[in-house]
Amino acid sequence: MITEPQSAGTPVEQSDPTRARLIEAAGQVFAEHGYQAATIRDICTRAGANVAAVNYHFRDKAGLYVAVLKNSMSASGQPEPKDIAAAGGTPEASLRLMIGAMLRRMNSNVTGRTCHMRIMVHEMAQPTEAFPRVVEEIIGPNYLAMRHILSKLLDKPADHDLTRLCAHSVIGQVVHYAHAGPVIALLWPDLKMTPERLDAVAAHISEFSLQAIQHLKETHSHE
Amino acid sequence: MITEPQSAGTPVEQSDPTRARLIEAAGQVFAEHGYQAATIRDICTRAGANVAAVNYHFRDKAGLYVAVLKNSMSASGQPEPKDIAAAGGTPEASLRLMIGAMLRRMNSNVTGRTCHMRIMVHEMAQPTEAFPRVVEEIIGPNYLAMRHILSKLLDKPADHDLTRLCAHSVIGQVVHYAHAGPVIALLWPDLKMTPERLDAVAAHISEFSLQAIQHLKETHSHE
DNA sequence: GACAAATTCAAACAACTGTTTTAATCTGGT
DNA sequence: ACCAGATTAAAACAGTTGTTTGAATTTGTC
Repeated sequence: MITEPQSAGTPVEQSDPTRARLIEAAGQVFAEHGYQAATIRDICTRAGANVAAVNYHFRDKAGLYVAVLKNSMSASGQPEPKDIAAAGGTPEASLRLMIGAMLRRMNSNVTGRTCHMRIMVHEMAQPTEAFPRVVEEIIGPNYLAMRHILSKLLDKPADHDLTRLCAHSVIGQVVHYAHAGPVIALLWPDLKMTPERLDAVAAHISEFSLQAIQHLKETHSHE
Repeated sequence: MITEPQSAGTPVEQSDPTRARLIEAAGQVFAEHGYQAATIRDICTRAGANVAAVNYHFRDKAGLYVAVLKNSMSASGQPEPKDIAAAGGTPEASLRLMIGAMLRRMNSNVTGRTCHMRIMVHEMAQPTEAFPRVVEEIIGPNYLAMRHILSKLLDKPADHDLTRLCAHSVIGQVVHYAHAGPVIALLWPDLKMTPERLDAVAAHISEFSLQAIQHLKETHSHE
């Protein structure tokens, strides 16, 4: 991040194998062990690079970490959940799409993405200095998109308490399968997260939530 | 745990200040930094003990960790959520009570309890060898109690897929406020987790879930 | 092919980790 | 008061960590 190798005129860091390999390997290791427990020797071994390479390319471990986060934010393999949801349609359909997109994204094993979720789990347990920024830039927009959908469904402002509570109810259900994955695997051994199963879970959460929301709209309609 | 100091006839470890202080301090440090990132020097400093004390009383760091977990399991300040729920009443009332108990328990700042939750968050990010046992002994019983309640509400067996999915929907909502606490604090700064607010959140989750469950019961009644 | 910059490498640095050792101190029973 | 065992204390151990150094090597350019 800090040091910019190659002659200064390079527009993007593309033709740098070790730098890219370092980010790739670091993404895996950070996702697996978290920032603190990850060792740069482990990262460099997987990347086939020397330990001094991280100092040369990223100055230090923290620099490598933010490079991984930046890469994880920009390198979009699939569209963001908020974009999926904003593509028109009824609010009900948008909510279903968004729930499915979030669930797939958090449980997919694509390198640039599942890392993303695993790293967030570690950030939750032990926030680094990059935490507020990640929340603001990655989670914030999706949270806002979710509230806009619920705002239409509930006929309340997006920052109304009921809207926020419902947003957390939906997000809580979705995040739970990624966050408490190890626990669920022990409590419900038969649950294999195949793509079909993922769709079934998404359908359940959608039904569960839409019915609850519809009822809450009626009981809170006169406030 | 392994070594049993004091003359062998001591019934319970009560008159041991340093051992108790060690467990107390370790609970805080483990909850804050997790098992790996916690240092025994930090623990011993807070406990006012020598570093060798952990070796003497618990053999090693892992022994101290399981001692903390055991203490956290046995030392029950408040009744377990599963016991609260099992105390009769309608299934609806039981679910409300259980949601409230879980939410309060996971967000309370009592030493022996909030540690419990914080430690679990760390276990989720980086499971230790004690992880399966903690899941089985602490989470498992409450998960089962929740499924029994939902079984009555849904008129399905406790291990039916729908029952389990609903259990995870409820648990996911509850756990979310404890697990994603740092994120929520940034996304919803106005939310202060006062006891009253906690009750309001519990009421919301209860309403949200009960309505969804009632609807799911109707749509799945002929399976 | 030669030169200068960019990049890689092996080695070492200081700081910190969990653990152990050895001696000193405290404790309760006679 | 004495003594054996329980408990504490200071110091050092071996291992790992992130980081740095300085030389070797590669790379692009004239």
